[in-house]
Amino acid sequence: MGLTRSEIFTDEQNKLASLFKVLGHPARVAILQYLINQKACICNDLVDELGLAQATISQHLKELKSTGIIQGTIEGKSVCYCIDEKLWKQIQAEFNAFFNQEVKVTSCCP
Amino acid sequence: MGLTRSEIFTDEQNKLASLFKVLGHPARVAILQYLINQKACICNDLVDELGLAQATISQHLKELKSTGIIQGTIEGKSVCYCIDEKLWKQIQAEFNAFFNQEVKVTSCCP
DNA sequence: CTTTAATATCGCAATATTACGATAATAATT
DNA sequence: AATTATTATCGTAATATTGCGATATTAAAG
Repeated sequence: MGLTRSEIFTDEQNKLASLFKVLGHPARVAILQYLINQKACICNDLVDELGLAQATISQHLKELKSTGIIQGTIEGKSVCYCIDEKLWKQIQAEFNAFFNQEVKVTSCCP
Repeated sequence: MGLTRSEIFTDEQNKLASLFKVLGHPARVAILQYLINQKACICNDLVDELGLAQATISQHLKELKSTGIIQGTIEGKSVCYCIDEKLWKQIQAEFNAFFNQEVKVTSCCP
C-alpha cells in the first residue's frame, strides 16, 4: 500500500491527474508566476525571490521540466528557464475540456 | 523538513495549489468523471466501478468534499454525492485566470 | 429489538514528497 | 590553472499520502 494504483485508471485519467499534481504545490505555482512576470529567469533569481533553498528550487524546476511545462536553456554560467507556450495552452485546453463537462444534477442533492 | 513551507507563499498561491493538488490523483479524477456521467451517485457504486476498497474511496470522497467540489446528502441508508456546480465553474475560472496570463518570452529560450 | 446495508473512521504499513546541507559539475573570469 | 558563480545531484530526515482491513456508526428493514 501507499502506492497509487495507476493500473486501474485510464491513461487519460492518469495523465490529467499528473498534470494537476505538478501544479499542486505552492512553490511550483510561484515559480510559474514568477516566470510569467519576468518573461525570463534564471534559477538563482528564484532563490532570492522565494525563500527556499537552492537545492529545493532546482528540484521543483526539474519536476516542472519533466512535464514539459518549462524548458531550460543553458546560457553561459546560468540557465534560462521559460514556459513552453504551446504546451501551456494545450494544458489549459485539457483542463477546460474536463471542466466544461455538464455537471448539472437533477436526481438528487437539492 | 518534509513539510511544505506554506508561510512563504501568498494565500492565492496556496489556495490555487491546493485546488490543483486535490485533482492530482487519478482516483479523484475518476470519481469526478463518474459523478459527471451518472448525474448522481452513491459511494458503493464507486467501489464497483473503480477497483479500490471502500475505505479508500470514502477517503478520496472526503478530500473532494473538504474543498467543496462535491457535496454529500444523506439519502436513507446511502449518501448521494454530487458536484457543486457553482464551485466547479468558479474553479474553472480561477484556473483559466492562471493560464490566461501572457507567457510569451522574447528575451531568451529560442 | 435484531439484522442488514451503506458509509465513515481508525490504525497501520508502504511509498512518496518536501526540504536542505553537502558536494559535484559546468562554465565564465581572473 | 585557479577562482568564482551558477545549477544539479546525492543523501537523508521529516512529513504526507495512499491503500486497506477492521471496526464503528447510522438508518432502513424485518
